[in-house]
Amino acid sequence: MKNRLKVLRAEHDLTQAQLAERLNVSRQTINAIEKGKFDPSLPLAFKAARLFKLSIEDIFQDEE
Amino acid sequence: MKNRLKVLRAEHDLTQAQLAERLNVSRQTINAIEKGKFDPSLPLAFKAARLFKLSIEDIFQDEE
DNA sequence: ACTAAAAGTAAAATAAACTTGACTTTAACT
DNA sequence: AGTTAAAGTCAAGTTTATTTTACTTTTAGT
Repeated sequence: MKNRLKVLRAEHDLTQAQLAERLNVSRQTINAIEKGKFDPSLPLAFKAARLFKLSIEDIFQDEE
Repeated sequence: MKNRLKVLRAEHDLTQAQLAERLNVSRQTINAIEKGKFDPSLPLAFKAARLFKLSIEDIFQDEE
């Protein structure tokens, strides 16, 4: 699962810590997701989509 | 998190077991998701979206 | 070069998703 | 009424997401 979080953060001028705070998760969770260590839960993906006003598919891309 | 799996199954004439098989999860997982016991993982949500040719948002709805 | 903020990483613990196996209930059919 | 497929449920176990704490590395500024 790839994602555009890093770019979206840059566009919105947010640090990992700030994004984490907005999404109510830990900074390490954001880092791990950006680094591809694991996938976010569906609720977290929805929160990110809502925050950036994008669809989940715009942010996260399946790689099958 | 609500979802339209039951209706989509009906539209496609699939049992929980058949849907489970198509998505490579157990029948109990489909049942639990339909019953709202837990949310699917993001990868599973993507698989369902691909199968039904819908967006994740079309199948699963956040309730915040 | 020094500093500070940000990012990266890792281990241990908890929570949530998912499996397996087994059993009960519901719906439909004959 | 008896049978069967599908749906519902539950407990115990495994895997994956997430937290917390803590430390290291990178980046940018002075």
